[in-house]
This record gives sequence, structure tokens and C-alpha cells, in this order.
Amino acid sequence: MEKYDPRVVEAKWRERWEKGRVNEVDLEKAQRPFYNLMMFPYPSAEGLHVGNVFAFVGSDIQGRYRRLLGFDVFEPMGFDAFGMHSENFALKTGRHPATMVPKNIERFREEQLKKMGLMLAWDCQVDTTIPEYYRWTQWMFLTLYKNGLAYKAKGPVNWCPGCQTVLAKEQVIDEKCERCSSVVEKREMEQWFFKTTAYQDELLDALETLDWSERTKLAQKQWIGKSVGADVIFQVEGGPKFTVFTTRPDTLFGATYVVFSPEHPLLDEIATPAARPALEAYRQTAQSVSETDRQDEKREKTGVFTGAYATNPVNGARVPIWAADYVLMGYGSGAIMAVPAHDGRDFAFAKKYNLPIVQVVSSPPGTSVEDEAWAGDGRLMNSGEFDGLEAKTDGLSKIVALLAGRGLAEPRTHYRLRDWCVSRQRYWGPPIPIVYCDKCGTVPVPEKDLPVTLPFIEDFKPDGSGFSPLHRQKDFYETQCPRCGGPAHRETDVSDNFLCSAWYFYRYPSTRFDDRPFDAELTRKWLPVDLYVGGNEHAVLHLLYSRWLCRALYHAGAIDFPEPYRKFVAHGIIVKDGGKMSKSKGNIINPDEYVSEFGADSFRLYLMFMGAYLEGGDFRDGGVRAMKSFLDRFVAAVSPKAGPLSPEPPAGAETLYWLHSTVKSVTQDIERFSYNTAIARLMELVNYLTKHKIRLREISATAVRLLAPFAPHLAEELWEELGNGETVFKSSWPTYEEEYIRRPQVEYVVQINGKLRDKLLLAVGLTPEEIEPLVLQSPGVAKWLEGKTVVKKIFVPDKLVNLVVK
RNA sequence: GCGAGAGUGGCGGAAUUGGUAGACGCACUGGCCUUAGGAGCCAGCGGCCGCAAGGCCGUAGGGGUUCAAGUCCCCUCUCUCGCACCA
Repeated sequence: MEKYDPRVVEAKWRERWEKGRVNEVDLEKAQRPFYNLMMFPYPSAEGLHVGNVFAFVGSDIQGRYRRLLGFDVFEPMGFDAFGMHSENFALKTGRHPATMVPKNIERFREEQLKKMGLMLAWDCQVDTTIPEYYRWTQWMFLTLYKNGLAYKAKGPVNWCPGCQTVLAKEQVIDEKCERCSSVVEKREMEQWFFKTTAYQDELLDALETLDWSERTKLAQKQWIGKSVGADVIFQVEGGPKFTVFTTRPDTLFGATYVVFSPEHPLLDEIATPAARPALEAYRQTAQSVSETDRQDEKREKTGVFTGAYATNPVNGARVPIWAADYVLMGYGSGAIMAVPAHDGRDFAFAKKYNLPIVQVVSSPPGTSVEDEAWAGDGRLMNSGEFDGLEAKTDGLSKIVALLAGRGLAEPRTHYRLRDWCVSRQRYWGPPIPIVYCDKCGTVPVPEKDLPVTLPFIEDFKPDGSGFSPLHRQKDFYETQCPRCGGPAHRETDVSDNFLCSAWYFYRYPSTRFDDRPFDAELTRKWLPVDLYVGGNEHAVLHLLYSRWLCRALYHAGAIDFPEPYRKFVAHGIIVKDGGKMSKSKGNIINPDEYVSEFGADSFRLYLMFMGAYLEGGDFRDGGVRAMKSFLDRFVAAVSPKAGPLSPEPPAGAETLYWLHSTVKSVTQDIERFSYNTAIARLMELVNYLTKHKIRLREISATAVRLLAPFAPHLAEELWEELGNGETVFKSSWPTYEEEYIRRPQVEYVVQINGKLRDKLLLAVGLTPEEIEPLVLQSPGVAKWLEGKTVVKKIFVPDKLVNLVVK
């Protein structure tokens, strides 16, 4: 069989697309805008990762499909090139990011991305490291500052000793740095923060309205971590009052002790002299433990009695006050009421230190709160006047109301979300546009003076001083106050790379404007993004930051929509031979090798065929070759060069059925990102055409357009061979007619007692009365009926007959 | 621990509302073609029994609902992901 040469075909169409500007869209004139966004990569020196290609191709298929449907599709690409991923790599390899990054970008674009057959509008490329871009990143910072959403404050922050910078909470994974995996330390430092908590409720509530992958929404919901409950005031016997936060005020009668975090400031005041030495010792160990061994989840609970007692406000009970490190200072009030009968942690602690357990919510029969805490629903008991009430509803609100009336409780909501720490003590990022003046204090750099240019410095290595390397640059550090003209110095921290990526999609349609971050009219026309495809690892990083920034810009009146993405789809992860790819295993897939041997079309096709796009897949060598051979068979079946095509429209019912049902399936499969099954349907069509030697022009024209989103180069070549216009992507998506998909005859499944016994080819639309004699006569059925009586008959129209016999 | 998702041939993976389990592909086996092939074509390919026709079993394990269960319900096990002494 003759084979096509992907090198020739793909080079030809790459050139034509570029020359004919086929991938560009007229941003002003577009009538049916569709903004198809994919998460931009950071241009690593290793080159494009197969995971990137997988993500981009799946997104590109949507873009090309929408284009064939008649949309004006804008599919831009850019490079997220500031930040520690680039900088750390440069440090490791002894290069300078300022020279390394442009080379990497060039290679990504020219050698890799352009060869993948992506429908990218390169006119609108974004590079976050050029002054024309980061000038507006700094503008974002200033806009947030002016709206009271950026502030500098001293507090405990996460310090990565490997990267020598602070990190945001979101960038600490299991106590480790997201980038270098060093164990992160807590440090008291003064840092810049963005007030993400200002919109925590909006960000949470709006999740309900978003057309996003559920798991992504869930991750954000958990991260925001809203807990509704109440603050309850306890009184230390002969001492001060203090507050505990609880989500279960209904269990207040079961609070048999209270626990303070070891860091709680009140401990010094209330601890009895006798208990002090033990308390001090415990605080010392607690501090060291929390630094080193916090990941150990099964760590046994520890604590120490303070010698003091408090009064339970609801019943006046005398309860001991303990200090224990299972209570965190950073959440709620740093103190809790312990209800061992109804909280697992309190239960474990009470058992260990022999503290009383009082059940106040009924548990299911056969369970005992002496064995295990019961956190489920039930009715109140041992709770005085509240006995019998449904605990979590009526009981809860009535107990809170009682205490609130005495000024001892108030409804309260806590969140796990923290403000976004955005300062980085590093070099490779956009300088924070702030100046400190002895006279004027903190002064934002005026907009007209932007950008604050990142100076080229030879030695950009962090020095462990806790300051950015920019701090060592006198000509950068020393400046004049923009307000009074007096001597001043610049902020030397740069901002978190996630600020660069929080707004890049506003920039794409407006890259040609030098005087504004994004053009109001184009933004109105193209945003929010219609479809965003990316990895779920950014559920609480990029996706949360960019949602937050969008809200900030919305409230500042800069844009007129509160959410940046109409639809977000999280693609799956590719593994190799059932396991993760890693350098140590030496099983990293190099996309270039496959593309140069089999062509981008085959590579795209295999990546999409491997598994469900939303779930990822398992990459096996050999798969790409199989796709090439499928494309060869495709060419043989539909190309006029492979043999004459009949110009007649397809007359046979069977052929029409295949044609139309394939169009229907492929269309529906693309809509639901089920690319593997769409490709399978195309294979079936080719198998059918080949087997029956059916060669019709109309079928070829349809099949080529169905293939186009997946294998664009070859589709163009075949479209041209079929004598059509300049590009298949200016044609249209094939349509189907249901009437051809309905077949005149269907294969009935005949079951006896639910077991398959025969299959009968029958005309569609028969009634049960018409079918019954046919079924009873069929030899496959008759033998099962001998000596039996039919007691029940099930008819599923055009599908199945089930006879229940005895 | 809490939450979410998943478990189907030798392998990757398919199966609208419960209605033919294993589509499509890989690997493998046999045959054809070829000087040769990491090429192409034809056929087979869940397990067990059988020459065959056919039969029995089979979607992690156990129970249930139903004429009918991969699909719905309950229990158990395993894996992946997210959060994690968050009160």
C-alpha cells in the first residue's frame, strides 16, 4: 500500500498556514468570537513536555472544531517565563535567565509548537518577561494597591530555604516547596500580601454557577474552607475570659475540658505556678516538633494540664484547661472546647489523659461514645432544657441564641483561605513598583513611570540575607521619591510569578496596545474566555489567583465580568507504561522524536486515542506507529489519488447509515471531549469503506472534515486533492440526518430468563403482537421453551425480547 | 481521618435512560504475499468444556433490588487525587 510522507505534507501546510495567515483572526471584525485558551507553558530548557502537547492538542481540537462550526476562533499562545522554574534552572546550569529565556522561547515556538499543528495566532504572542508585558503586571499591582487590596504586613510566612524566598500558602505542598521540595520553615517577616480573603465568599458562592470540572470546583471549595459556627466565651476561674470557636455549639453540654494552643498568649497568665515548669517544657518540645515532624499524621496526641479551670457558660460546669499542640494558633481563636463524645480528636486526647466523656447527642443503637466519638446526627441528651431537639439544626440554633442573649456567644464563620503572600526575595520577576521615602513613607510608582525595569545583573544568586539580589544593586535600590523628589529606596522584592499568569489572557487580544494593559472594547468582545483547558494541578494556584484578580478588576470597574472563564476543563495526566515519567527512570517521552518519525498528525492522534482526554492515558511505544498506519489506510480509502472516486451521492442505505452515524458520533464525542471514541468511530468508518471497497466523493469530503480537528495537515492535503478551496478550515462541519441513521431492520436480542438465546433481524417498528410469533418460531428459542410455560413477556421496542419461563 | 473519583481480557481502553460486556487499537497466533522486512492483506483472539453445534462461567470481593445489573442500593478490599490535628 502506498504511504504518505508526513514530512512533506506537514511542511507544506505549515508554510501555507503561515503565509496565508490562516490561523490568525481579525479581532475587530470577528462576528462570532470564540476565545479558546490553553494554559501557557513555561519555556523550560528541556523543551516541550509531552504533557504540554497532550493538553494543547486536546484544546486545539476544540478550537478547530469550533472554527469548522463557523466561529471566529482566537487561539493564542504565550510563555510564562518569569519565576523560579526558569531562575532555578538557570542557576543550576550556570546560565543567565535573561539570555536563556529568549532562546528557549524561540525554540519552543519555532522547533516545537509550530510543528504540532496547533491553530495558534502567533501575532498575539505573550512573553511575561518583556517590559512591554511586565509593565502591566506592575500596573495590576498598583491597581490592587490603590483599591486597598495590596498591603505590607509582618507576620509568620513560609520560607523556603532552598529557593531562599517566602512562598504563598498555596505553594507549600505537604510542608514542602512546590518548586524545589525543600521543607518550608515558618519565619516572621514583613511581606506584601494581596487580600484574597476580601472575596472569599464571592469566590466560594460563584463556584456554583461555573461550568467547570467538578473536581476543580471541589478543590477550590476545600481550599477556601468555610466553617460556619460560633464563638463562645468561657471564663477562667478567677481569671480572664477567652473565646473558643466551634462548629458544633450544639454539643456544648458535652464540653468536658478546653484546650489552648501551646502558642496561646493567655497561657502565661492562667497557668498555676505548680503547672508552669511542665507547661514550659511542653511548649519547647511542641515548637521543635512542629518544625520537624508535623507530617506524621498518626502522631499521638500530647498535652499538658495548666492547673487552671474554666466555667462552661452553658451549664456552669468546671472544666480543666489543657495546652496541646493539636490545637493550632493560626485557626479560630487558638483555643477550643473539647467534646470527646462527639469529636474524634478530642476523644483520642480524652482517652489518653483520662478526661471525662459525656454524651450529649444520641448515637445509633449498638454504638457507644466510650468506644468511638459520634459526629453524626442525633437528638440532644444530657443537655437540660434542650434535650430531644435535633442537635445540628434546632439544638444548635437554640443553644447559640440562649448564650447570645447573655452576650456569651455569637455566630461566626472561619475560612482556611489566607491572603496571598506575593513578595519574592528573588531576581527573575517583575519588580514590585513601590518606593520607600523617609518623608512620604510607602509611595507607589506613578503609572507614567512604569515599567520599573528589572536591571540586568550578572550575579543574580540569592545570598541568604533574606533580601532579593536586587537589594545589592545600588543603582536600582537607591532612587528618588516620586512624590517629594527626596532620597528614597525601591522595594527590592519581585512579585510572585503567579501574578504574571493571573492576567495574561487579558493581554492576548491587546498585545499591540502600548498604552493600556488591555483594550476595553476588545476585552468586552472576547472575554471572558469561552473555553479554558488546563491541568488540575492549578486548581488552587493559578485558577484561584486569576479568579480573584478578575473579581478585583471587576470591583475596581476595569472590566465588566466577575469570572474570567466561562468553561474550564481539566485534562488528565499522561503516564508511561502505568507509572509516572521521570528522569531517573529514563522514561521521559520526547515529542520531537515521534513527530519527526511519524509526523505531528500521527502523534496528535495517538495522544488523543490513548485514553479519555479528561482522565489521561498510558503512553505506549508503538501506538504512534499504529496511528500512522491508520492514516495510511485513511488516505487509501478516501483519496482520489489512491483510486477513482465515484461522483455519485451514496445511494445504499447501509452506506448512508455509516456516513451519518459517524458524523453524529464524532460530533457528540468532540463536544464531550471523548476524543478516543471519536477516533475509534473514524477507524470504523475507514474499515467499512475499505472492506466494501466503497469510494465516493461525498464520503471522502465528509470523512476528511471529520478528521481535520485531529490530523489537520493531512486533512488539508486530502481536501486539496479532492479539488476544494484553500483550506479545509474555511469549509464547514458536516451535518447528519437522523433519517439515515434509522435503519430499516434491527437485530433483536431474544432472551429467555434474561439469558441471550437468539438474535433476530426484524423490521423496525413492529408491535409486540407481531414479534411474538416470530420469536416463538425461531429455532434458537423453541428448544428452550419445550415443556415450559411462558409466564412473562418483556418487549423493548426495536431492541429486545425477554421471555420469562417456568 | 474527611472529601472526591476509580477498579472491565495479556495491555491501553469502549459500553445514552439498567437491555447483545469487551467497540477501537496494541500485543499475540495462524495463513497469504515477499529475496527480505519493525511493511501490507486475510483470519482468530475473556476463561473453561467441546471436532463442531453449542453450553457454563465472567466487569475487585460479598450481599440485595429487577424479567434484566459493569451500570442502581448496602457492606468489604485496593488504588489515585484533593484537604488534613482547621475545632
